Amino acid sequence: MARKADPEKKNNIIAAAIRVFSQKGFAGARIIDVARDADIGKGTIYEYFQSKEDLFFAVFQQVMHESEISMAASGESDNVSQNLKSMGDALISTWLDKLELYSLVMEFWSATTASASRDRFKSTFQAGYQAFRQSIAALIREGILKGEFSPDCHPAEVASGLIGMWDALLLQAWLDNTFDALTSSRVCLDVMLRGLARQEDKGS
Amino acid sequence: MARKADPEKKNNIIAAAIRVFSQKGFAGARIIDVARDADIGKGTIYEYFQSKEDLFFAVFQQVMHESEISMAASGESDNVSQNLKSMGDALISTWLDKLELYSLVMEFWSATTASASRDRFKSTFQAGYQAFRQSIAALIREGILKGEFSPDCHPAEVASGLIGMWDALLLQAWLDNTFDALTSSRVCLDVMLRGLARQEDKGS
Amino acid sequence: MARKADPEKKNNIIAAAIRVFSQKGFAGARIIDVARDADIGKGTIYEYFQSKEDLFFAVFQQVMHESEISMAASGESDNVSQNLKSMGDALISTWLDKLELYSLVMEFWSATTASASRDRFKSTFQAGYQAFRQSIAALIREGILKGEFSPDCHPAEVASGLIGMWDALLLQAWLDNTFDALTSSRVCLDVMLRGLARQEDKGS
Amino acid sequence: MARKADPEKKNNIIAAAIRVFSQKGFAGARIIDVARDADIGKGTIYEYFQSKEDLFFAVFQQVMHESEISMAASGESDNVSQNLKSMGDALISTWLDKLELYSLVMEFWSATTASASRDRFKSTFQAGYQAFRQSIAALIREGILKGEFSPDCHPAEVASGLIGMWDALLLQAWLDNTFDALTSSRVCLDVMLRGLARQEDKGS
DNA sequence: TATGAATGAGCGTTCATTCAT
DNA sequence: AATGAATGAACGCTCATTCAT
Repeated sequence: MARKADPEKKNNIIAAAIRVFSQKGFAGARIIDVARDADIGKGTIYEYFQSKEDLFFAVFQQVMHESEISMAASGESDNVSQNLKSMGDALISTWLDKLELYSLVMEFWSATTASASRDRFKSTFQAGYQAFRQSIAALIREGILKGEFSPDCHPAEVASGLIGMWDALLLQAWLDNTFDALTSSRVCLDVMLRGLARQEDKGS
Repeated sequence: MARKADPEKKNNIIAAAIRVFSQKGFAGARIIDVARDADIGKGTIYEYFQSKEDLFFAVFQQVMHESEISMAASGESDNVSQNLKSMGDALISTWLDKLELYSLVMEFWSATTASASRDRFKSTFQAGYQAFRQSIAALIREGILKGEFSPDCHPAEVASGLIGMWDALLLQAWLDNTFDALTSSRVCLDVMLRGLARQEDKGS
Repeated sequence: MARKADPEKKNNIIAAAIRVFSQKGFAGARIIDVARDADIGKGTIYEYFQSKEDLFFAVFQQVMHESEISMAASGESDNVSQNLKSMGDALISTWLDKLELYSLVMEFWSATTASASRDRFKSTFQAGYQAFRQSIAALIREGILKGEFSPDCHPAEVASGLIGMWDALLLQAWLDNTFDALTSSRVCLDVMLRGLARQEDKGS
Repeated sequence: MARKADPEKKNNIIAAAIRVFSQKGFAGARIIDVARDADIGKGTIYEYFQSKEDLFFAVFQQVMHESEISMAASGESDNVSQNLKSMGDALISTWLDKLELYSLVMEFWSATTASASRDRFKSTFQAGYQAFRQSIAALIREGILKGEFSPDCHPAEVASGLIGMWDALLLQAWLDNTFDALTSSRVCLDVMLRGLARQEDKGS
């Protein structure tokens, strides 16, 4: 009943749950499915997680965490535009490599509405996006300071929009596996970077 | 003759279902909840819909349909940038007015993964987005022809990114009701329009 | 609500119910199925019958009644063995002609156990068989008086056995449509008649 | 290790189901009734049987099986007539002892028409009767060889009739508990045996 | 009189969770 | 610690019956 400590076994269960939930969704997945995938007994899951929802939340945290790690890894040059391009490419590439997990993201959003513990999901989501947005906004501010970007850019708003763009291109790739998300993300980012760039005479 | 079938009744049920599903999600909503909200008997729902999933799909179609209508209504000036701004404002404003329904969108995405009739959802989603993207891409092409936008813009890719940006800003507003999605969308669109604009000398 | 008098319409409903119940059984048949087969509205059935069970009982009575009629019609020679053969042939032939209705008989027996109004079914069944048995027993007694049959025959018991034999041969034909019930019934009846016959010296 | 699966539990459930189905019929019995009678939880039944129909079929097989066992047990003298008498007595006595289960037989016949898995019932019924008929027919052939019976007997047909007679006498006993099925079966069998016997001069 | 839209009691089945082993 | 047999709350769906028209 109490949470067991063995972290390896716990991670095995989470790994199995990631597979099962991404294929069947939260509602469609049964605990027995996860147990079978993890090659353990049904009751054992309850030694490590209080409930199905708890397990799902652990999956959520794990997936969010992995995303953050892969983002943080993207190298830092001293050219901000270059850094944004690297980050975008890293984000898109990483997710394209495991696109079959993208359905989990939708399950998480759904949980944000429907789950009994929706608040947990909601605040974790917010915190994750918040951190991501702030790091992007910080980059943009850095670009302004360095004179790459126009001083009247709106770092926070643009960061939101940029991240949303990336999200949405992945979503489209997931819906339509012929869609080339990487190229699209590069093109769109180029447009935004041009829009952000310090210019002699601005139109619009 | 029997009690006449109220042609509005089907819509009443859908309206009730929109309310209930948006609050509790698909899995969390019970048929009896919808029936009570619609102030009818449980069995009556099955006179109009084959199953809970069928009802949910009807809700999906209805919400998608309403979105399209509200988009189509946005006026047409002969300035493309202006038109894009109008469309963006219309989209964001319409959804902000009914933000409590935004959770439905997440349920729909979830259904695209997990529902037994996921293909129905998936293809309807794709068709809807496809149409939206094409109308945005057409506008961009028009802007190129009119000399507003640079000839080397990528209409299809940019349309995808732009729509994704809008989606994501709404998502953020839904997660965080202090977020000003309208302002952010305007700022981001300005950046993109500037990036798209025909320019004397292009950097980046 | 009250039973309507129009006997033609009532018979139409019964005829439809015979078809539907024989195909789907009592539990498997829905009132709407009967209504559609009778080409009337669902509510109309309730103008003529109090309930589904009531309708089923009417079907039961009708089928029992038709059986009796077809039996009574079998001609009467003054040779008792001949009469028994005629009756057997008539019974078997009549039922073979409408063997698709034989499943109704099983439904009736089932109703004798399981129906809420099992007593009605049970006593009607008993009465019908009783009458049939008595008429066969009377024939046998006539045969004894006429010297065709041995005086120590047991008319009542033999009548029961004979009728059971006929029933069972029909049942077998229904289970296995390659089974020749008519020939078998003739062969068996011959054996019984030989067993009943007045004999000089009896063995066994 | 988890609670061990009691190997008797499946049989306990079947025993409870025999009681419940024989009293209420298939349609009238609820799973919860069986569970309560077996003194277990409702869900436990579904650990052992896929569905209500599956449970019913298991009951069917069990009852058929028990019948066959009680038949096979009837001793074998070297006098065929004697053997037939023993078998008849055994069959009738066994069933009279558990006449309250006879209603199950009617439910089975009904299932042969109406059940979703009617074919399973039908073919099992046919196989069981087939085997029974063949053993009776074999006995009759043996009687012919031994000179007990007339060479122009029709073993297959007579076997069908004889079994039908027994069935029908049990049915009558079930309908009318004052009916003496054992005596009747003996009388009828005597008549048939006399009809089968090798005779000097045959009439009819 | 005839109808069929509306109803809700009722039941089969699932599956998260428990706990004896 | 690990298990899986047992459990029963929960819910989707059916369909006999009613009654307004």
